[in-house]
Amino acid sequence: MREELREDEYELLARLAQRYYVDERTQEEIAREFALSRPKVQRLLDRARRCGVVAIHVQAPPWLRLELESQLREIFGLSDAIVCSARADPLAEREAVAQRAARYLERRLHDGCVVAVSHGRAVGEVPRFFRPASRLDVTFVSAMGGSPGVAAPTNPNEICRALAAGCGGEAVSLYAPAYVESVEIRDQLLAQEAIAQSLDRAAQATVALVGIGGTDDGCTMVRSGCLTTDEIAWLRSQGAVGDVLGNYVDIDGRSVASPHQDRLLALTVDHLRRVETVVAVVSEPEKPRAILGMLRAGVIGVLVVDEGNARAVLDLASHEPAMAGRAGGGPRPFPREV
Amino acid sequence: MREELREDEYELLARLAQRYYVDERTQEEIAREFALSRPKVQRLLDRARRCGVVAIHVQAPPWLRLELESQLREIFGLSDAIVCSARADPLAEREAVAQRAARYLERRLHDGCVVAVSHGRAVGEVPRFFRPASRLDVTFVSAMGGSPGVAAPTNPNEICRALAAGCGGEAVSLYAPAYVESVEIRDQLLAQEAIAQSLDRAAQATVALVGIGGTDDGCTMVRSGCLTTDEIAWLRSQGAVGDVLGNYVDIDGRSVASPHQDRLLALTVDHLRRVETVVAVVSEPEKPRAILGMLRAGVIGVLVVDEGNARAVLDLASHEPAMAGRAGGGPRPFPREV
DNA sequence: TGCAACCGTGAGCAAATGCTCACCGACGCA
DNA sequence: TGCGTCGGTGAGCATTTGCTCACGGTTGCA
Repeated sequence: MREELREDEYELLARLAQRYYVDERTQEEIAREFALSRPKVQRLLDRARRCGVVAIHVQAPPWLRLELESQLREIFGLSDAIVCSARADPLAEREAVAQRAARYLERRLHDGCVVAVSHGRAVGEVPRFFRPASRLDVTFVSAMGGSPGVAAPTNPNEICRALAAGCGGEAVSLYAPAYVESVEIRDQLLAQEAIAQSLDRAAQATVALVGIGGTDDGCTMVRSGCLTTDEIAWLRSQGAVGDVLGNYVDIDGRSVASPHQDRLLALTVDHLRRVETVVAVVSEPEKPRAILGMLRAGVIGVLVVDEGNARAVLDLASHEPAMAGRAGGGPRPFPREV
Repeated sequence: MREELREDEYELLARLAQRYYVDERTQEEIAREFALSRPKVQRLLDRARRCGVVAIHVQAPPWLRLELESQLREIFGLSDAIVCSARADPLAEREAVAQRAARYLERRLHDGCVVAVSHGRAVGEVPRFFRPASRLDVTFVSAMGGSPGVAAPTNPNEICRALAAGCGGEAVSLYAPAYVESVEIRDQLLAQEAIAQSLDRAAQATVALVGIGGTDDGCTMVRSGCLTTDEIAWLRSQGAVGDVLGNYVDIDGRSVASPHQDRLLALTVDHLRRVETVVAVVSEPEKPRAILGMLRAGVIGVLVVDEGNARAVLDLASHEPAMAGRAGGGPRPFPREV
């Protein structure tokens, strides 16, 4: 990499680099000037960069964490990562994350897009900041039923409505609970035309906006009544670290079957895999293991996250390398195929 | 140029620049990522550079004066300029300049080249450092006759011989004095086959290696007996500031007819103009006005010079802008055409 | 001294880049 | 309200760049 240079080599590289980067000559002009072949000039310029003779520095605004973002992208193969700089106030931090997610959607969405939306506290904040410059003909569809046990603004239907209002688009609600008592009832509901259609729309989305849940006793799935504390404890014992839309994974990204799996009305991991861009929005602290598991599951395409979680995830990943066997098959609580 | 940026613009530019320059994505990938058109990405990257969001710094070795070189190139339209950092010892400085000139020749010359060579103290030092890696089939031809009054190593014939020895090439001497008593004698000499042939070869050179003379009483032309102190004083009174091969110019680069003009055996300015690359080597202090005049005359293609002169020339040029009317025609002491 | 492996080289091609141009929509002015 | 102007936009093309590959020269080893 950063091999040593003799004095005259150093001089030549510096001269070439000066001519190319500062004086903006073409490689061919420089080749003629220095009586070298063009490919050789190219190789020398490469070397100049590798050896640090040319330093390209991006003077980023102080609030950006481009380095962290690059690492996340690289390590987990994300198509994008957005890290919000840390703030003292957790509420302000969640707002900041939601705002960046909103900005991302504004530039990502265009007329005709269909967006599947999950529940979640951070996701629930996104609509407040979602104000595209011009009207967008976008359809927001619930990717999960509603839960009476959680505050209205974190319910998918409500989030869809608010997002649609923000851009002049359409909201498609899923008129069903997130969770029912038995498999039979779930199947009856899925047989309903309105419900089946909504879930179908969601499954065909090109973008999904999801939160990542944890496995502590106060996680959203417990608070919303989908799971009992016993059930979440059992999931923890199975190695589960987090979920998206009720689909639990362990720290290595492998699916973990949950007791309520086939009583949920939500998109499955397999549905999500078919979605072009799955945007995960997370800001609560104590989520790094959940995030790491989901990232390893390979479902997430874009991660919008606070600085603390980002650092913690990268730190975890470097200390706990993923095991060989990854995600793959696993149970499919929502059996409809697209 | 360095327009102001809004916060979010700044962020976008920094993100793009990071992706492009640090992560080495293509503009097209970035365009897709950010949902922009490729040309727009390009324009934004341009802006990022203009606004200093990306800083490309060439970490040049401390002994290089790339900035001065660029300025010389730009202002005087040189194809190259090489500036040697200042040294306390004038002798060491001259050697350094000669060494850089030798390096330049080593990379510029290739088999089949013909090099016309003038007299001069700095030029005379070049052969000592001229050691191409491999044998070069190059012909060195005197561009001027010899003068018994000056030390052998600064006579063109001797320089040619030494250069040829350095690379295994050929030396073509001009067996004539630089200067004769009358026009008639000059014409008689020019009628000699040997002399005419040599000068013809010199006129057809692709490279010329010349010194730049001054107009003080101790200049080479006076020391070599070509001019008397009265004559040089008269030239000064006519505005002459310096010469190449006895062709004098004023500070604006216009030719100044000299009393000995048609008694010299040397290439004229018009001959030099037809040479592809005229390399001037100068190191003596007190030469800036001479250099400035010759640069403005537009004869020089490559200037190898010490730092002091380089700075002084640039300084002079910025304080004494050239006048409208430039060089051009003027008298032609050596009437043979190529 | 001969042979083989290797580094460095330049030709040629495919991709990326910079640039020109015609167009569109916003804004200002009548 | 209509018209003209102007900044910004993306299509298309010419140029520049990066890369692959086959070759030659040199070096190390037998």
